[in-house]
Amino acid sequence: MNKIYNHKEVEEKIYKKWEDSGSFKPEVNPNGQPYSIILPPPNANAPLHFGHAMYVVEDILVRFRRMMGHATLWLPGTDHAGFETQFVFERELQREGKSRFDYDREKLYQMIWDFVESNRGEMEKQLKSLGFSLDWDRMRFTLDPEIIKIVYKTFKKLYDDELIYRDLKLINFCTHDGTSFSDLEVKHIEQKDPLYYMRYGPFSLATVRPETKFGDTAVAVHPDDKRYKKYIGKEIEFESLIGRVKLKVIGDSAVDPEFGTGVVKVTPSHDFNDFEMGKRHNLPMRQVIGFDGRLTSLTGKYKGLKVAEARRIVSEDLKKEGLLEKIDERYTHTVATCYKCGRVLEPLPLEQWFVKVKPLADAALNAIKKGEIKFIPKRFEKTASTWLENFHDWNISRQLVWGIRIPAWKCKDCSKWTVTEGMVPEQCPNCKSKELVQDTDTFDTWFSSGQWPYATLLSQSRISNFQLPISNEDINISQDFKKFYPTSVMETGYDILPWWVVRMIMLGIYETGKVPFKTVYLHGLVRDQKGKKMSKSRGNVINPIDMAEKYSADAVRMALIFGASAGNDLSLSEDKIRGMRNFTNKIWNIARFIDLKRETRNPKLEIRNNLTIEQLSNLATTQTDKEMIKLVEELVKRTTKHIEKFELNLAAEGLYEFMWHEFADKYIENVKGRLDKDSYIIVNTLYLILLRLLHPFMPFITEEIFGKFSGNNSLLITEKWPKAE
RNA sequence: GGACUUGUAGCUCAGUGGUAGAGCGCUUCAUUGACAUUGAAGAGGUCAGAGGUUCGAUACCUCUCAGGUCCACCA
Repeated sequence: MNKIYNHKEVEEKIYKKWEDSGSFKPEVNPNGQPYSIILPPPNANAPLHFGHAMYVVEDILVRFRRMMGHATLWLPGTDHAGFETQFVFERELQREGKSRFDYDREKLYQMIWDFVESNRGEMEKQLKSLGFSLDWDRMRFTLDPEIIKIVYKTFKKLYDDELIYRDLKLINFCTHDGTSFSDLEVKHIEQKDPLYYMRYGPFSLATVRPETKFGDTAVAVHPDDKRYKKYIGKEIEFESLIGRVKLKVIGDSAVDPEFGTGVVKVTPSHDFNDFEMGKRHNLPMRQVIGFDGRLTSLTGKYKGLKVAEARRIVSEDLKKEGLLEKIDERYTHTVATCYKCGRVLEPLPLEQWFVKVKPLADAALNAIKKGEIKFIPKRFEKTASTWLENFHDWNISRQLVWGIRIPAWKCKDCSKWTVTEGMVPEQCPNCKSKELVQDTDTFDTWFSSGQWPYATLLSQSRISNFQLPISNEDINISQDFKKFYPTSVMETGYDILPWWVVRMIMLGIYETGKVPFKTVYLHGLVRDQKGKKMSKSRGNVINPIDMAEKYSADAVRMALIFGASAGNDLSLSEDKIRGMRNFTNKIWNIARFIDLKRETRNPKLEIRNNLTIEQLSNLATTQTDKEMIKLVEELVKRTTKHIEKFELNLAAEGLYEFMWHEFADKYIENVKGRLDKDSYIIVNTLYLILLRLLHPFMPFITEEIFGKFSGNNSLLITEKWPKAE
């Protein structure tokens, strides 16, 4: 054996051995109790970062269960990540001086498809290089035809149950990226903007958005406001920038008499409060900002101006006309921005498909309350519940081409919508017209990924081309679904709890009647050595794959687990990874010691595997040996308990400490001078037990050494987990 | 405005109702056969502050101070 462990000669070879032997498949333990984890699907187009490397938590759980004899499934997949991917792709286009408007829908979709396709292999390679024992034959992509069919089926079912409706509401719209969002994608930031006090007939009123004044359809005051009570119900008339205006004065308790002058202009098309007020008072809508972010023809000479310019020009014109009384320059408030491009979002009126969340959320809450889902750490149970209690209806329409197109058709003649499970309807069920046009929108990515646990398992049914609609028999045929649903654990970062975890619970219960997973384990975010968030702009990003190449995958894995408790952010440094690399070398050199002794002794010593603790105890003659056996026995118990309780950091720390400072520093030193046939067997057997315990954490090096020692072709990955009697 | 969360050795963090741990760093010494990607010894912390519960608190409760994150329709 080499003096130093060389992971580069080992990792690829070992991974291939595992894969070729079918060890990643649940079928290696055909009679075991099922244990399943669905991999949170990474974006198909993006390279892996350290967040993805945290999947090591899942690999540890899965390897542990496999050694425990469970029929263990870890199912890989990738996400088309609608908006994220289209956003990245458009930036690529921009670099070439092009934009999405240069292509038609089909062409653009194909181009993004090719773009994603060209990146997908890379991601798979990276996951493998970290040693993840995923069953690649069961790999799924959110745009696989089988998955799409299931997503359609869910949509139709929700629609039939009246849990999906189409409505004209104000939605948050990014005029740059050209799509609407759900509430979750909106990032609120605090900002300083001028507050303009404008003259409106007899009133003065304050607003940050003078450019929307052309969309006003009323003026509102508080119903009890003595100053203005007499105006309520009356109409005011005054000269504005584009002619004479007549506005109704309404009384509405949403108006805060303390703010500004206590008078508000009401613009139902461009403000959420005003929209609600408009509904209460039956006010007309006047859309003065278009989806391109420019003022519409309702604004007269201001038509075509972008919002920011319009604000400047309108306020200047108001000033010229003497309609601007003052400007408060120190006004701060929060504005809604696009979480992706950072631009201010426009509330715009648009018809969209919405999920009626309340019934789904109530069912999810109920399941959580009943303890059907366990959260680790526990505090996230409250977080999830709070989200479920406060969800607004979920806008699932996106004005993107990259995604699953919504299976809804509008009749040109009677305007009624027809929703199907994906088939093109032949005629309008309402008026029999054949003129039907499909909605151009696609689903919010989270609508499909929210169905991931059951969709991935159902789609494993071996009927290759089931027809639409999917029958319940087809679904029943999926052995994987029967066997592995609900899955055992969902492991992901706490940052996507509301986006993903909560929605999986809602949709999972709705579609299958069962929770999608029994335990949710939420890991923290990986930060740099100073605890700062890793980001490209900070330049502090460490690439897990580079680190694995430099220090071994095992070292990277161990560094991610060691000292990192569930739900808390973890700060990672190259020093830490190097420290773990040193540990791999320590493990290696214990093996080397054992190996050298065997070779140099005459007669040659013998390496034994599969002796029980009890058999070992019978061999032991010295006190030290006896104590060591006892200590290992305790370590087995401790480690097992820690992993079962998801305390992976404690398990890892215990193993590290024991292997290095007990086994190597003390025991090996002690035994060095007195090795005989029996004590040698004790040393190597204990060592092999330690290798088993370490295997889930550091699979490559332990497998490599096990291969050298075990003599036959058995693999550590499917060896039995040591049991303390 | 609300919710959650953190404050433990120089740095990054574990941990526990019984007078504190790890990794990295630091000091001194050792070392030609398992390993310098090493070993031995060591320095270093009134576990943010105040009060309470307790025989006993760093750990449980309350408050204060200081960070962080997320949510929130105030024009």
